Amino acid sequence: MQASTPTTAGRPRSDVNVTVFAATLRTIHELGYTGATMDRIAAAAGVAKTTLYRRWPSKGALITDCLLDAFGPVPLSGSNRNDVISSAIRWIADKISEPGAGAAFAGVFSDAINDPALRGILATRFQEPYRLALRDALGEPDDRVLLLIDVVTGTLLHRMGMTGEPMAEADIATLTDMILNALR
Amino acid sequence: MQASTPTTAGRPRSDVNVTVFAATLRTIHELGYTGATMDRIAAAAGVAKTTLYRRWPSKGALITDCLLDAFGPVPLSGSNRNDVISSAIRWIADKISEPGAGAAFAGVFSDAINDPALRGILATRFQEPYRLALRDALGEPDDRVLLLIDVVTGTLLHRMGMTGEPMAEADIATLTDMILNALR
DNA sequence: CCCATTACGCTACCAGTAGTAGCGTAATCA
DNA sequence: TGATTACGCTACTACTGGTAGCGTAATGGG
Repeated sequence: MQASTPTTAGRPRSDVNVTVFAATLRTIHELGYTGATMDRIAAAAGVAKTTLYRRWPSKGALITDCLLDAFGPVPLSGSNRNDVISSAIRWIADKISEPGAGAAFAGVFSDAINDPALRGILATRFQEPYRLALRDALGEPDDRVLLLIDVVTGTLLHRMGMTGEPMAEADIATLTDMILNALR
Repeated sequence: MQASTPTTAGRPRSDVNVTVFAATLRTIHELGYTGATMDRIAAAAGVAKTTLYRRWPSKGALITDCLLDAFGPVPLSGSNRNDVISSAIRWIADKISEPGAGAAFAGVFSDAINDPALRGILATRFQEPYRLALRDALGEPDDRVLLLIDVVTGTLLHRMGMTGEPMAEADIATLTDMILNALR
């Protein structure tokens, strides 16, 4: 019984996804989103560019998967609702602050604005799981959770984009208070 | 006494800036930010592409000026502080909702993330005037005003980018309440 | 052990984009 | 009239995301 791994025939894929993800974030960190071309990412990972396109349909898709791998599921720890929310905000702020992650996120987000296919990937694979997890954990209606995500992520990305640096601790605390008050 | 218009020699520039701005927003509205190439914008304005580059150093600079022209100064009307804030939020939400404006804003913003020159233009010519006007009108410290701008603009742009459509009225009201509570 | 199958690296290629150079010409002022 | 500046036009560069096709390397099954 190996239904989960259908044992495909032929040469198996080399196990380089983690290497590619690391190379992607590193390249973005060093050269920015637009400077991190697919050629350079492939070179940094020690892989042919065609291999990247055999696994991901586009640059945006690769970076979306890279962010999914880097972020993981949202931790919903905390005894009460306020703790859950504030720890989730702290978590995403930390993740966006990691080297390359903020620029990657902002870049793929901006590409998605005029690329419906990528917007679909981003909405389905990225936002949707977090939205559902938060909705179940918080018991808030859908539109409230969506607004929460817009406010937190939008604010963090806007600051990152305008200043080039992640948001300072004090501002994150203010933002958290603002949201806790609103959802009281 | 014509110190303000130094009467430069030679052929004067044709008065096409308003035409170019209109053509820019229209083209972005129809084709999106990336689809609105400089060639297409020039064609839509009935102008040579080289003329665009004689007046603006880059696509981002052109669109920044276009947005400045479309937005104008922030109206600081209202008898009390809450009125000022809520009307300012309503104003920027309306402006971002205008055809092409949201996509233009999000596009130039995203380009700026990895283009320090454009980020300087955007920060200096766009964010700075609004920041100063709001600071004087509200009497809040600098970091508070910056955070206010990040929250409002970031949220609106994130929604616009994720859904492709401007934020609904009810969510804008919720956002406004959240901010008024925080700045109480 | 051999063979179909799939993945890999490599090179070459395409289409499209921002931005530039240079030409002849048109409009303005002194 | 002449210097000066702007315009339209064509052609061009440099670069990017993405594709096609080749020979070759790993697998698993018969």
